[in-house]
Amino acid sequence: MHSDGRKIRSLEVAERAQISRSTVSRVLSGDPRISEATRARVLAAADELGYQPNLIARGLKNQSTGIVGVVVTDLDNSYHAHALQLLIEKMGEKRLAPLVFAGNSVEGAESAIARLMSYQVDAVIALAAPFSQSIIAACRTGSKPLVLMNRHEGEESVSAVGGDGAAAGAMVADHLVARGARSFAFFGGDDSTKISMERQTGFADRLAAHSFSLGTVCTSRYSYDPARRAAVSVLSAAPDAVFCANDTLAMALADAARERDAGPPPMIVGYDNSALAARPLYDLTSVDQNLEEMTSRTVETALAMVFDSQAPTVRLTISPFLVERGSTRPRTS
Amino acid sequence: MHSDGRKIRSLEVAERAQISRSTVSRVLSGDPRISEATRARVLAAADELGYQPNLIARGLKNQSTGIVGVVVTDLDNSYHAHALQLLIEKMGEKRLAPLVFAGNSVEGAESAIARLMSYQVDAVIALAAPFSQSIIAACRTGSKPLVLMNRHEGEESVSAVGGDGAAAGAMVADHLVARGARSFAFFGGDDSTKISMERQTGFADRLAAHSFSLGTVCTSRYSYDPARRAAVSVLSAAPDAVFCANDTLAMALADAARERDAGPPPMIVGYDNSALAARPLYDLTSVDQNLEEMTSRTVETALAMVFDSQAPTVRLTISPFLVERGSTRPRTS
DNA sequence: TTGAAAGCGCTAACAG
DNA sequence: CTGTTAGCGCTTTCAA
Repeated sequence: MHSDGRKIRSLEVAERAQISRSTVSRVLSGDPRISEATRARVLAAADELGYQPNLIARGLKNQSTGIVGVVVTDLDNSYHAHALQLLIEKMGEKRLAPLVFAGNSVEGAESAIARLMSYQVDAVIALAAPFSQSIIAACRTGSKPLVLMNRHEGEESVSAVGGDGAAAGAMVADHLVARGARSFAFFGGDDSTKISMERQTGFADRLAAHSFSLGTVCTSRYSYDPARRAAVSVLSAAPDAVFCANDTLAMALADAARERDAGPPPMIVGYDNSALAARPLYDLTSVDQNLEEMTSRTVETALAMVFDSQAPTVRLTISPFLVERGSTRPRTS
Repeated sequence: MHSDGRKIRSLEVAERAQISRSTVSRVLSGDPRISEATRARVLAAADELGYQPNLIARGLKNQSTGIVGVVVTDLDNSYHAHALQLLIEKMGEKRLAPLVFAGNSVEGAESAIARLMSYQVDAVIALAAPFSQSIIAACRTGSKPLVLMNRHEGEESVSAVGGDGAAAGAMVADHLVARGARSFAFFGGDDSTKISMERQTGFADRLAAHSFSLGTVCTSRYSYDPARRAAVSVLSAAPDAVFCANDTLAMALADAARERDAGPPPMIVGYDNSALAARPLYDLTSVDQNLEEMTSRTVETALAMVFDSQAPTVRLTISPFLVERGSTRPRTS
């Protein structure tokens, strides 16, 4: 192992193996028409020198860098943080390198995208809520494959992997009815996208099928403090059960109910099955979006589009499942 | 704006501005010895064509990519997630591109580092607890500048930006004594690094200066469930106040105390001032590490080492501050 | 089965 | 003040 700072180039390997640079390249790319003897010599030489190909040079030559841009907002939201973590892991397995940008503002997002393009990313994965339109536009002009995760922007021209909010809403309705609830509320988020709305209508429709109707519908930003304030109006209607578009909303509601301390709290269902939901204090029934699966498919989709840039756009829907916990235990009031 | 997928190269700009490629390059790099007239022509042409320089090609030529590797573990920990978010933002401001790897296992970390090297990153920032040694070794052989954030591995040869755990411990001791506590416990983490220990000794030493001594010392992994179990032994000693190495530990302790419901809970101080600590339910006094500052300095350090690879290694210590909340309100028992 | 040569898009001597 | 030329490290025709 060379301890001097010098980087080993393919030329060094070639010399040591008494062979040309082209052959080194061919061996490393697994070209079949290379004699076993030389292949072994090259591999040995590369190994002894600790050769690591320069992926920047390769990228320039191949017009393909193996870098994928990832645009994300609001890593303070543990759901986003977890999604990013999984994406990064899956990309590593597929030998893709994630160049990550956290677009806080719109201008930030615009320039972030521009920089991604400058780095010749092979594709872009976006799990950023507010700026999808800019991203879509930028990827179109740059003709880079784009995969939206958990957003459906309506655009048919771009691939998207998302959850099935309507199905989740239906599952929740079934569950709550089975648990004996008779009056229902929905506590939604302020999505610019229609994610929250999809969950709500799925919920309302299935309730209707059970001959119940959705009562109070309340909306809040997704962060805790506003949600806590909005929670009081949800509670004032005293529903048997509340379906929340998000675990943060659900926890704010649970806390508000605990504080009010007026009679038994409603049954509460959250969304995302975050780590906090499982804590005994909340013990919150929650919809799990199956992020594991969702991120896998997202990365696979991106990879497919890298390999074949003519690959058709893909729309995948991942089935959520319900994790039942104490917050929807039948009341013995 | 060209809507055909074709990428604009500097040659196109040169032709449109009736000038050579070199001049285009010079204009874009702000070379002063260019006539105003041509500068304007070039800028106009570049703008009209929507030219974005190919940073991969530039990186190859310049032997400097503007890419910085970021190694992180456990994004499920909101502290890490927030740190990453801030790092990414600050790097963006400095026009650095973060290539992020989440090293889950040691092997993962090893190969992640190798890939970072292959991408010719200009520097590496690590906020990964367990694998610092591999990372240090890899960066040394690759002779890449490395900045450790919030780790002190003892190694003098590598730059590090960290918090002052001892000072924080002292502040907490002062605060708790002032609030009337007379018996004290420490609820620590299982750091392989000595971070938790530093906080503890800072705490114990200052207590001693006040003629108090640290009683129970208990240790747990940093995640909630183990902490919740360990919390009972902390509580069994019935201390007036407990300093926790982490907000997760502190919340587990608070929950355990709430559940026990035997007399008033101890005063509790956490560490990291996470978003959860501020929720009314916990209302947790906590040490704020000043991540804003810490991440800024980390990025600045990395940038300095990129500009001047002979820059001396740096060791910076960021002063924490205490955010006082209800969990240390004087008891009126 | 292998080597020679060209070129990815950019920048930086070195000339003029 | 600007153009010509060479070359970063790699891959890949094209020839042998």
